[in-house]
Amino acid sequence: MPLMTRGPDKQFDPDEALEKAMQIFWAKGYAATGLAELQAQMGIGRKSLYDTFGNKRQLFIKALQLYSDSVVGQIFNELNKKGSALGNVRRLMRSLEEDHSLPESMGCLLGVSMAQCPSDDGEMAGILRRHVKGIEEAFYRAFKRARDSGELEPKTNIRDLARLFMGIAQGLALIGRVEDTPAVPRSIVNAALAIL
Amino acid sequence: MPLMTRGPDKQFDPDEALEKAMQIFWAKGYAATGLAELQAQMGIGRKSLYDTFGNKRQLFIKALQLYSDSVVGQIFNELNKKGSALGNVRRLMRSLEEDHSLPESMGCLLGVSMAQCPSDDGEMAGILRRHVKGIEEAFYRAFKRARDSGELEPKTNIRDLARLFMGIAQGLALIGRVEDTPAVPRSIVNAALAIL
DNA sequence: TTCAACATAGACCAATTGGTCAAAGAAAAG
DNA sequence: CTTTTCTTTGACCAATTGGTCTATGTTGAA
Repeated sequence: MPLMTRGPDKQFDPDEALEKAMQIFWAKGYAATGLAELQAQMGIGRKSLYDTFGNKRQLFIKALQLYSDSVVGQIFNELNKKGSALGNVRRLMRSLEEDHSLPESMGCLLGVSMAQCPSDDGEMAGILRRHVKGIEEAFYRAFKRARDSGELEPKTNIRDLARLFMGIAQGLALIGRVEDTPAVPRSIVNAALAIL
Repeated sequence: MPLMTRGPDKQFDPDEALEKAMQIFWAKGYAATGLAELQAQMGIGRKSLYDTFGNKRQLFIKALQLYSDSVVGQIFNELNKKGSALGNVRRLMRSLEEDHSLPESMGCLLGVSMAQCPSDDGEMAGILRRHVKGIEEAFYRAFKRARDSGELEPKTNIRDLARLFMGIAQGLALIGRVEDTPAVPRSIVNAALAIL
């Protein structure tokens, strides 16, 4: 009795397909994205999609996870570079400003999804909360290092500050979706950095 | 030949119906809201809906407009009260904090819609931009008054500051949709007011 | 070569989508 | 009363929704 037989490999790269799906969800939102479009852009058949990713919602959740991991990871890396912690924060914020100043900016997939998450979907909400928490934590560590090294006054409430910067980053991304000139993102980051 | 005859009046109040529609769009988003649900919650027939509001998209746009006018108006009023301009800002921010700390908080309809607006819908984008601009302007006037009266240093860039607070308000609303404890909104507003 | 385990393409499905329309009803003017 | 203008009801529509399933490969192991 043969226990270990294998059929042919997939003709597509699941990671690439997921990346494609992520981009459509990002641009159009969950509800407004149809399976037909997903299928077309991912370049795979309906059955392959369901065999590989489960269903539309699970595909979306996998896309959220992929995006969140990537973004939170990048922010952590940026803020953990050696040298001035506040310098890292400044560089990160300027980079976010640049991203969200482009006319074609789509904001942040996770931010976009916060606005669309059904109130009764606990799993989805969990991912969103973890994302928010991850960004907060990245800022927190940076500010802690800044305070320890004397870049911030000892009395600074760095938990509050970290949450504020996380909130500003989310607001920036959201507004970048609708604003087509760089003036507003520019101002927001200017004023945010003036705090430090 | 009778020129001035009139049939029966509508059996429903269009303003109330629009208000109801606004709330559904707010909670679920544009694409995820079906006509059946709108019809049911608004308590009117399909034909009446189309005769009165045009179609789904126009109904949504009217809801956006209604909400934006109301919110921007309230913010203006709050910030224009006599007395300390910075005091008004502080009171407003605390009030926003409270709103978005409730577990059932749905954020801001306009913010939610920024995340869902199709990139090719110019009319919708226009309303969203005007909303953002309105809030910025309300903060700008308050900060101007604060600077003129010596509450802020003369060198303060109040345009940047106004845009930052507008951005913080949007971020706050977005995060309030997903966060169910008051801690994060609390921190954000704490840190924001510490700037002033 | 034969067979089991996979993947593919695409037909197919019931349910729902946004939107329309005809028939019936209600109120005011004649 | 009748007529005219308006509203409401709910049937109806084509198109699309998310999801399933069968038939047809295609591969690797026996």
